[in-house]
Amino acid sequence: MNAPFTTLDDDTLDLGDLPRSLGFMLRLAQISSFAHFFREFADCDVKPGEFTVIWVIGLNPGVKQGALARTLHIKPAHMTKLVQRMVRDGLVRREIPSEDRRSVRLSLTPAGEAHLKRYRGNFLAVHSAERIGLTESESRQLLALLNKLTLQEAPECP
Amino acid sequence: MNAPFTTLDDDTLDLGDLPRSLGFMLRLAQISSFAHFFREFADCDVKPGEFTVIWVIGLNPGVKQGALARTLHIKPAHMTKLVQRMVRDGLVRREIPSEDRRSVRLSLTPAGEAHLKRYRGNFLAVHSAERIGLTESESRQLLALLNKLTLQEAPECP
DNA sequence: TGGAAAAAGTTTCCATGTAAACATTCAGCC
DNA sequence: GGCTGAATGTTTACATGGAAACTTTTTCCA
Repeated sequence: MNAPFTTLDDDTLDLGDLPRSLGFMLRLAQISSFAHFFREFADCDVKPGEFTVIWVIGLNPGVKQGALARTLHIKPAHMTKLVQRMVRDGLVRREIPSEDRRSVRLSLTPAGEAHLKRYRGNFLAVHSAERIGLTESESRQLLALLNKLTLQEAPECP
Repeated sequence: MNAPFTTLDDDTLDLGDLPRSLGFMLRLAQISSFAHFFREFADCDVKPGEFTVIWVIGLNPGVKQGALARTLHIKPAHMTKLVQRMVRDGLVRREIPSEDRRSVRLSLTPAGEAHLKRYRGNFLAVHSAERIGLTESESRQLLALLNKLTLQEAPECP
């Protein structure tokens, strides 16, 4: 009776109900998703957050920095740094509009447009159904559920 | 013709296909999930990662630190810091087994057990279906899809 | 056996992201 | 007009998490 109950195999752990915890599974899924992303963009130094920002600026030229931050759930302090880097890299243009000199309006430079055009396809393909081992229908379902989950959130409680 | 196409409303942005990007939606979902978590544990200072670690140690007393890290996809360097903090807080016990003095085996102290018992219910309840605005069936489906997604991952490519 | 290679953690340094205090500018009211 | 308060970003200081180099111990094999 000296054999311990647990840890018969040192590497097979009992997780209990953890795989039924949404928070835990979301974390694992995101790690997995990041792995896919960085496999696709192994050589070039494209980062998910940065590319998302460029994407949205491209679709909304002249967007206000704050609106962008709120929409993508990026904190203002962080957005400032992201924008500074992208401006430094010549991808984004900052403009202080005379109508409200507190705010900052963002648009893509030609280099930014080129960057977006170049990687747009890869970005969309990264999480295509077959790439992640789901059927087309499962993938749609998953996206629908995640959308619903996200929209439940209270919008900007102050 | 001086009215711009986009940005008619400064705060309503066109996201294009972004809501159909799994990576993006996973990020939003996790942010939403964190918000739920921290609303539940507003006063007490329970953190998701830390509690998960305590949970698994509780289920697998004597688990090796490395096995824990691999299972939860926490990097060894980070795990070291987590464990140091939990030991400092008196929740976890570290033990160097004489059979392999490189490794570290972890178990809960009585205080750790008490902590686990005390918050276990809340932890499970945080993401119950009705809390997150999904039906019971949707919640099950979502978890199943996330599980499938995660399991597709190549196991520990060296 | 004894020396090279692997395994397990730790340390150090860095990137990412947040919170709190701080300008600056605008809006509204007296 | 001029002051108060809100809105918008920025700065600073800190927390979180990861990569790479390092230490110690074990394994393996010549």
